[in-house]
Amino acid sequence: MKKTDTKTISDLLRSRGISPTSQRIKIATALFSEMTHHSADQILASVNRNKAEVSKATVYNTLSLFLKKGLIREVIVDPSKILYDPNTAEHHHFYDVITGELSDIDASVVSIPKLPPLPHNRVFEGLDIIIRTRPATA
Amino acid sequence: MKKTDTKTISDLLRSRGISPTSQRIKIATALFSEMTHHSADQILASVNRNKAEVSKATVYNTLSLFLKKGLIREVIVDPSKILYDPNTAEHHHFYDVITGELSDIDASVVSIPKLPPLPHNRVFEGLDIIIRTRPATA
DNA sequence: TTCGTTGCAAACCCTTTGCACGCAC
DNA sequence: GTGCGTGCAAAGGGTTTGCAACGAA
Repeated sequence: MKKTDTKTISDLLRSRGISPTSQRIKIATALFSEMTHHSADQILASVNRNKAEVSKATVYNTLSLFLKKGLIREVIVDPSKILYDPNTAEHHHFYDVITGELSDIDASVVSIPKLPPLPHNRVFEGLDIIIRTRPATA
Repeated sequence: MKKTDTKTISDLLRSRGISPTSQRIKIATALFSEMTHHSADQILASVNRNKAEVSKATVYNTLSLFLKKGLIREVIVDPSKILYDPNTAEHHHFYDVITGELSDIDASVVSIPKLPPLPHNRVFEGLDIIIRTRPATA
């Protein structure tokens, strides 16, 4: 099972043109083992939970690489840190401004009927919809 | 004209429960003189263009105060800096991921037919829609 | 050998904080 | 005098960079 997972992850990396080094596999495994949102710091901690295996610089480098290769997505909601999202399917987010919790919204639920025309000389890159919330009793 | 503007700004601040000190008036003037998006740094530079008049700490303090009082809005799109938006009417944004340029989209153009139900024990805080773009020729 | 990858530490940048001074009521 | 507002400098925290060491082809 673990072996299969690892193999799958290697293949995933290779399929995106990323040579699967052991550090990259560890980082990818951490990202994809739970389909939640992670900060660079969480990945770093998660990968080095038992013993130090990957350095901070490598985590940042690798996340940037995965991002560039379209393996993960960046979610910019918290001014103090970037979150990475292993779910690259079209979807959007609830963001709790107090707790920092982020949860998914299926794209079909909030689809916009028509996108406005883009500014001149610009091409579409992505659409982010963020619904900011706060705890009810606060 | 200038006098009138200043008076209007003072009243605006007062109407939000903010005592209009000279620094706050300068910062508010910088924010509202052009209805574009500003970073804390731009405000700092703009206010001190001719001679140093407001310190960095005061700019940050004042922007936070204005934000809390609902005079301006925060726009979180660029991982490296927070932008402040003097337009508090409902609207959304185009964001150029290369140049960092931000431009407005009128709310009516992209309104979402139905908001998804909020997670349990959460209340609505705000809705941000960001259409990320890049220059066409890049 | 060669080039891509990693690690460590320092550098960076935006933002926040601590604390003393100054002004208004 | 009391309290809020301001300024300066330093600290803080996430992210990036420079460079040497390493490892696979």
